[in-house]
Amino acid sequence: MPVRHGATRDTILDAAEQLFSERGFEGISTRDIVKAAGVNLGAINYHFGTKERLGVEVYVRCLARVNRNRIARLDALEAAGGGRELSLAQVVEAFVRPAMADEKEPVSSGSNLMRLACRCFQEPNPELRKFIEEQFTEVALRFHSVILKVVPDLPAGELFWRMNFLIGALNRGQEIWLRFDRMPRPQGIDPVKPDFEGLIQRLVLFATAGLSAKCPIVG
Amino acid sequence: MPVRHGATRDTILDAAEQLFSERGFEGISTRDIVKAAGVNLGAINYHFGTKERLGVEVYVRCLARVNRNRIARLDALEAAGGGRELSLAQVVEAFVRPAMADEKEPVSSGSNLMRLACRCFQEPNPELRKFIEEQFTEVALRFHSVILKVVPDLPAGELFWRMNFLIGALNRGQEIWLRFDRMPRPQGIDPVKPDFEGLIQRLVLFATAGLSAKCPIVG
DNA sequence: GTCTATAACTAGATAGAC
DNA sequence: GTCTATCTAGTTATAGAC
Repeated sequence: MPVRHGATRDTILDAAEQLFSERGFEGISTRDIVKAAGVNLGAINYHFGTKERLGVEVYVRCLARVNRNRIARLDALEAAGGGRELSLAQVVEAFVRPAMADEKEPVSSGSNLMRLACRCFQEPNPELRKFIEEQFTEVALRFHSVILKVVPDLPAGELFWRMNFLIGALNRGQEIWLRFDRMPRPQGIDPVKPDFEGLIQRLVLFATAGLSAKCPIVG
Repeated sequence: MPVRHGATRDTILDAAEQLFSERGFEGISTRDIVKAAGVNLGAINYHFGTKERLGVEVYVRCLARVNRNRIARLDALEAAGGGRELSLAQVVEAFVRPAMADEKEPVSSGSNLMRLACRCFQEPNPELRKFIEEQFTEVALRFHSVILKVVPDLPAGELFWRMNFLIGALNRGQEIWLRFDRMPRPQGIDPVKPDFEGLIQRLVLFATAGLSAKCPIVG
């Protein structure tokens, strides 16, 4: 009866995604995962074999979701624009927003995504990292070419680095936003925590300016 | 004979700094550390008591070095300027450069610094995080007020977030730069790896533009 | 497919000789 | 101060009942 094998399987993936996003792959034991998922210890080994393979599946599934969403948003923008050129801010937002929230869950579960996605570059496990980095290729190419069209003066060689600055800013901004209430904040600065949309707006503003900065040495 | 108790102590700290910067606190065992340091297992417990206290010392020592350097650079800039206003790019560079390299070791050991410093916000260990976040206070206040002077239109509430975007960009840029040769790079983009100075210049350019972006809604 | 029990190993920490 | 030997607990992974 092949109904949908894998209710527990998905439960495990969801729990692991949550936990890994908070404490990283190394910081979480398989026992933590099965406890959170409410399943037994053997289930992980049955469904995934090893902890490492579970890790890969979690990361890949998460990144695939984010990147699918990014492409879809870009497609929608281009379709709506009907040949007219997009604004850089629109493109940046299409890149940023799916990493911070998905459709259903604006913050809670959605916010796992980019924490995971960015944390992957700090994951010590080489197997894990290899799989994850490959997930970036399609999206990178797509956004790369769009942005080069929208920021015509930008040398192609510069964009790679600026995109990575953007990704870092996105990751950090989100991390701080999520941790804001539990964080010791320096006295005399008293920053305000914007709502979720405010955070995205601020990031888009910052990154748009950074991406379109004029290069002092032009070839 | 109180010559300088703690040659091995420093050896352990150095080895731990290197390893933590690569794989995080959770990713490294005490056995990894003593092996790299060439000392015996008991030494960690003798000098630091627990792994956690060793972790705190490593992080605090590292951040203190970076932040001391930042303050010193800012002081030097202000002294050299003699009352004249600094450029934003100068201030950003004073913030960025010490995180990427210190005087003696431009890349290798210096590059541990910010990896560590940024990773700390992803450290699951609450004790560790608490100590580390406190280290930011002095530097945050100092740069905050200088930047507000240099970018007069910027509302104070915005700067906190932009500084965090900068820190994220810095962290990510450095991480990618360090990993560049071992990284799978998307075909068709073929990014160029700049030298170390080039990386700093690019980051300063990006962040300067981002920090001085005009706020659409001005109060 | 699910669970329990347990094996095989690695972790952090300690005791005590030198 | 340094090292070896060892303890205890927690880890991943597996074997085998249901």
